[in-house]
Amino acid sequence: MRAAILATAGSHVAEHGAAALSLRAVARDLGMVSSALYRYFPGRDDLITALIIQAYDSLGAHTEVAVDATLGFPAAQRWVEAALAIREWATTQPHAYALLYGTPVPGYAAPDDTVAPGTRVSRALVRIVRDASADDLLEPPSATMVSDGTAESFVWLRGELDVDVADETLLAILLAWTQLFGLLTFELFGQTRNFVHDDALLFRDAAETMAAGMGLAR
Amino acid sequence: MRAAILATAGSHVAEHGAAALSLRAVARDLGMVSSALYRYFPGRDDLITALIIQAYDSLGAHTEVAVDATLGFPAAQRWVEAALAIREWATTQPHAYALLYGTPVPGYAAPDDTVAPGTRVSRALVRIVRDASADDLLEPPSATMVSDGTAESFVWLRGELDVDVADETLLAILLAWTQLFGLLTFELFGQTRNFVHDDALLFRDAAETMAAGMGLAR
DNA sequence: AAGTTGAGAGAGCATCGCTCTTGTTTGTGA
DNA sequence: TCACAAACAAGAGCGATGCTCTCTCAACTT
Repeated sequence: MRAAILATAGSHVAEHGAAALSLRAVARDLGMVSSALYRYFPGRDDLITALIIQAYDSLGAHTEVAVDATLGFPAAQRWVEAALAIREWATTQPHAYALLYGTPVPGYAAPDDTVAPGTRVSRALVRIVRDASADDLLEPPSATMVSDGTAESFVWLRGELDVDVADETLLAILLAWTQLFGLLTFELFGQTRNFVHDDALLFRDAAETMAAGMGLAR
Repeated sequence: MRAAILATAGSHVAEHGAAALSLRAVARDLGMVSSALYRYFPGRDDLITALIIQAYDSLGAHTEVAVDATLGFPAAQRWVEAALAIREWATTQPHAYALLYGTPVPGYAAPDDTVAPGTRVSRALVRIVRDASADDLLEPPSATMVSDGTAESFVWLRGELDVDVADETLLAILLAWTQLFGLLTFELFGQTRNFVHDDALLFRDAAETMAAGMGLAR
């Protein structure tokens, strides 16, 4: 039953966005009455939380597949493929992407349950760098500027992500990460429409540049 | 009257976010009845549009001040200052930032009125590069990868932004632009909380790196 | 003084999330 | 087999929401 509710709620989100998700509409679709849903979900927020986790896992798995499928490829190419996979996932289900990376739902604080699934994508991306580092195919980036304070916080982050790379590389990873999702968010939310004609093309160039910025071998 | 409505609506957004903006609540604050507001705004969407334009103009002006105030400074420093100004604006009014760069309000399509004010920030940032280019203080970036297709679309963009720079620089500008707002969005929407301890510090390092990536002289 | 205009008030419609009570179904232990 | 408890769904209702419609009333114009 929970699964059925989640499924129709998911398709509602896919169609109209999470903010427009209505418990009553979901219930109607299931041939039930809205109050019946409260037996399975304490409230609308919990339904949304479940949907968020579902979406994070979907995106995470999708990314992991792309990363795994390119094992042995040049690191730069792996990064580009992974980036394209993420973009593909996002553009085919923009509302789910907005649910994850858009404005947090008002009055809603994402509980800690969403944290672990949320880091899955990032960890998959980091694996590319880790593999490249293990194979000694990682050039130290030149353009990054790591301050002392940032370097300090990197001690913890290096352990958290399990990548034994230089501070400059770690910063480059963070920047590529925000770059990737920043560009995607801009595209999906319409910010690029005034400046960019072909988003797909720009995205690929951007991904290539990120790979170079991190020092991934081509 | 329109101004009074906009003012209290703006403070409501600042407090609870745009999605939670209620016409009735705004009317209550003004000692009126909700239906009275419809004399001044055709509907909720139009009120939001007005607020968006207001916010874009506020952020645009704020950025322009920062860019103008650093005239004559090294280009890299100007960029960092402008970036910090944008971050300051965003962190002091996160809901307004979310209104501009977050998930578009469901069922709401931003009308063309918002386009011009929306590009103000970007144009202010571009001015830094244009000035550097005019003073011949712009090194061609090495890390960017411009494909043929992207290069083609840059012909138009170069005219639109009025910057006569190399393709590689133009791409670097676009990337820095999305990088800047991508990082900010991640910070404000809570995506960095699992990886980053000090967002302000990272942001500064990121801004420095962007400046280097665009070839801005230090 | 009469007519016109604009602004606000009020009632009402459909919808929302959520709660509480009531009725029904189902499964299980004696 | 029977009885009881737990699970489930329905329905009414509360306080909200955006929005429409009609009505009143004051001010301004002619």
